[in-house]
Amino acid sequence: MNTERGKVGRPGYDLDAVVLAAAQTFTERGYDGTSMDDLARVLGLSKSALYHHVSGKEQLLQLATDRALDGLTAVVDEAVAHAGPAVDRLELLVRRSVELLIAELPFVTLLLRVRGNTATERRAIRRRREIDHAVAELVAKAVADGDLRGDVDPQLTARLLFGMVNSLVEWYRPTRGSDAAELADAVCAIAFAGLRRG
Amino acid sequence: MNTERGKVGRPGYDLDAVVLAAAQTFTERGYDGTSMDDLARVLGLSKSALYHHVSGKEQLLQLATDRALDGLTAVVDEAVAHAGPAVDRLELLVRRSVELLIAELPFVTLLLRVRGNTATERRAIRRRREIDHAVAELVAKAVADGDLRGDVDPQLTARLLFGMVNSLVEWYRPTRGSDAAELADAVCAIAFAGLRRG
DNA sequence: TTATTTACCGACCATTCGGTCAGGAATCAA
DNA sequence: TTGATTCCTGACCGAATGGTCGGTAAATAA
Repeated sequence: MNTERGKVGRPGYDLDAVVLAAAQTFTERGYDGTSMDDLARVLGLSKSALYHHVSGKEQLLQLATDRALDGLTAVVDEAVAHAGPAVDRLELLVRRSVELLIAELPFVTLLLRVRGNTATERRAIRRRREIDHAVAELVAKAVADGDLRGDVDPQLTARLLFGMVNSLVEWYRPTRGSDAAELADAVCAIAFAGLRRG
Repeated sequence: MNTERGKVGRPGYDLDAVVLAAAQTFTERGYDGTSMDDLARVLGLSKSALYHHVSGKEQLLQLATDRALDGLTAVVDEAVAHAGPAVDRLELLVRRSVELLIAELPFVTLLLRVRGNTATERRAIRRRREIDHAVAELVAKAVADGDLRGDVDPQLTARLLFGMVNSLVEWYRPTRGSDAAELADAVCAIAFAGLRRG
């Protein structure tokens, strides 16, 4: 809800709150499985009031996925631009990805479930592919440096690594106290050093 | 299509072909995003003809997810019942899971995307949870044996491991020649020994 | 030929869907 | 009080949805 003082008209929801609720509901019931009326009920207002905030269902999806994509892009850019060997940059990327996943859980979850039915979804998938490509390049560099195992195709390595990272959205639920760093540690340990006892 | 000779009535589709097409289409466009009319068009027949084969949309989902769940249950049962230390049984489980994922790709993919909107979906999720529980137990045993790293919670380890395995459905597409064993090798190598150069 | 079995079709139905519209209600500034 | 601004509602629309029904087409068996 938007309860800020100093604004002019009748108080009510602000766009961010609507987009957040949309992302959460889309994630729970699926985009196609969520009607605008469902969404309105979740927010406690009428369907037509929803259309006062947003131009349509697809725009809600756009706003939500863009938020996830902007976050991911920033994380990748930071890691790529970082100093030091590629392995270290990759580990930083994994850490930051875990943190982002947790910080922006509803948005990233929604992004990872997008299938390509509408133009908006296809646009999101295209942006995701660019990100995946940058990640694969970083992995390839680390392999070329001789820091990562060379017996597996770098593209495959990248996919499996981030398959593991992204799978967090399937079960992670926020708890009191920030355990993001702890979780990132566990992911990095298992991914880079392996499951087997050292 | 069912083109078997020696059958009585008019030739046409058989149930398995319909369920396969349903699983593929549900996976591509999503369950809610696929109408019975879409599905009929994919099969090249009318919607009402579809209802001659199945009682409804939900039954199609049930048949498809059950096929995946039956396969997964068999794989887990085999691994759990196998002789030898828990780590080896876990590695066998990962191998067999990768093979099953590839062999039954449309069905497993669909299962992994089920969200719990309908009674059928919730039933599938319940069965999946039982499977996940058995997997977590196997991981815990391997940790207790001292064969897997003990600095990460076994439940978390199991989730990350199978998060990686299950992520195959996001990108794997069948090619000529069976590369299932090769892929299983790569997954096991990365998962158990880690990304870093030995 | 005819009966039987199986597969299919077109027309139809109630409901739900995304979206529109004309107007009412709550706030602040003057 | 009045006007401007913002937020919200209920009634409505055409299209699509899951599902039904009465009848037809193609095959085998007699």
